[in-house]
Amino acid sequence: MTASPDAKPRGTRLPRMARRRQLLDAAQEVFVENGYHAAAMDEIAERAGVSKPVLYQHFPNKLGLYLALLDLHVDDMVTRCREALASTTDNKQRVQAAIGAFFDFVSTQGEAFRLVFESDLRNVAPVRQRVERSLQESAEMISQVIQEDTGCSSDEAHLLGVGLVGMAEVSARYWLTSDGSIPKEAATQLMARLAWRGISGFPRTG
Amino acid sequence: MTASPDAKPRGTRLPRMARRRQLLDAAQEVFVENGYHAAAMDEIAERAGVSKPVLYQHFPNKLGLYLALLDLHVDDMVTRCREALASTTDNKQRVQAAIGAFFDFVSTQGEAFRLVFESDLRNVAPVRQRVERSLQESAEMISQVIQEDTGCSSDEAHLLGVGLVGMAEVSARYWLTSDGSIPKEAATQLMARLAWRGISGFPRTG
DNA sequence: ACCGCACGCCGATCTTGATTTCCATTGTGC
DNA sequence: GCACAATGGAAATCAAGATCGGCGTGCGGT
Repeated sequence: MTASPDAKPRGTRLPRMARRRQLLDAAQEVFVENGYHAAAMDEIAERAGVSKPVLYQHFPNKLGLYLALLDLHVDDMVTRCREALASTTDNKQRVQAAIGAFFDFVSTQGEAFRLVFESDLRNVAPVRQRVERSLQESAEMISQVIQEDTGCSSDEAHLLGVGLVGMAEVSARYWLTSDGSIPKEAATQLMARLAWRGISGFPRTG
Repeated sequence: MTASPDAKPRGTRLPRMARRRQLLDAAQEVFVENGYHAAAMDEIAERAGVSKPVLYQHFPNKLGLYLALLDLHVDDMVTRCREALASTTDNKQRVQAAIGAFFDFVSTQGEAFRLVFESDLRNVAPVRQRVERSLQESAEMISQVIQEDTGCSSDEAHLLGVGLVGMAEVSARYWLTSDGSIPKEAATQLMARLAWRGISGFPRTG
């Protein structure tokens, strides 16, 4: 059940970086399961097999710990999206790849996507900023492609980009909960077809 | 700034239902501004011009107050969506109307949509249940239409429905933040066209 | 192989902030 | 004029984040 099978040798001494990594893993488990507010520093420490003060020797406070984790996964998401769009120059393929990036992201071990897509701290400025960055940057990249392909105005392309990212995000999350009823490949292609048909008919369709 | 202009006649006696309504208004303001956790019962009471015990005579606790408010707006959202789909039998018009429902909903006074779309309590069971209901029911209605129109399987239609709802929700929220750059009508039609083109080309497009 | 140092670790505690409740007071309808 | 209900200020309660001083272990120098 725990990320590291070496659960609680509550006496082992670890080099600093190894310990830090272990703390991040434990924190991710707890934050993902309970969200930020319901997560207790006590439990994170216990899950990592250390005491609370150790936690505070590695991170300034609960928010700092959360942000470190959040940055990791926001970067991950944005990178996946960027690489998907760069993986080909055929725009139809690009749509397919980008949608796939979202489905891959939510499939990632530990359901870490919840930190980015379902954070219960969006009201706190630094968190909101990071979460919106993941949406904005993905949408920005996509809107670039849309502008080239359709000749929309910048504002319109941005709105479309945001909408498509939202579609991908929400459908990927839903697909994950109904696991088994539709294989990932099929789901990805289904949504990609929806998106592509929607975009491609744009420049002069009434 | 306050919802009720009659701000603080801190001595007026109100009939029970009027008082309750006033408390709900005040609570909505505070919950929307700060989210659930950062909202203080103190401030809600003060904003309504009463003292805390009064609040607890109308609602069992903070969560109960929040749920009462949430139910109101979840019902509102689902109803708007249902009425949009029932407003016509032409599926293209239906898409337009449904997307419009989301844009209308986020334009509602007080940005109350944040309670449904950006709740920081999704990890609490009764809240999660209600929030997901708004997504599920909207998506269910839409997937019905999609099934009739395209002959997709039920699973596929559901996934598409969820994706479209996600698209509408996220794009509507984004449109609201960038207020002014695109008029609501234009934004709605833009997203509706994207959705409609996407769906309509479905049954036999490879 | 031995000694001393430095560092990572722990149990117990402090502090803060928010929800929830209690009692004296004030104003109201009969 | 009187009983009653509602109100307000203040206090009890509680959970969780953050901290303090000492302990034990592994490592580098001799």
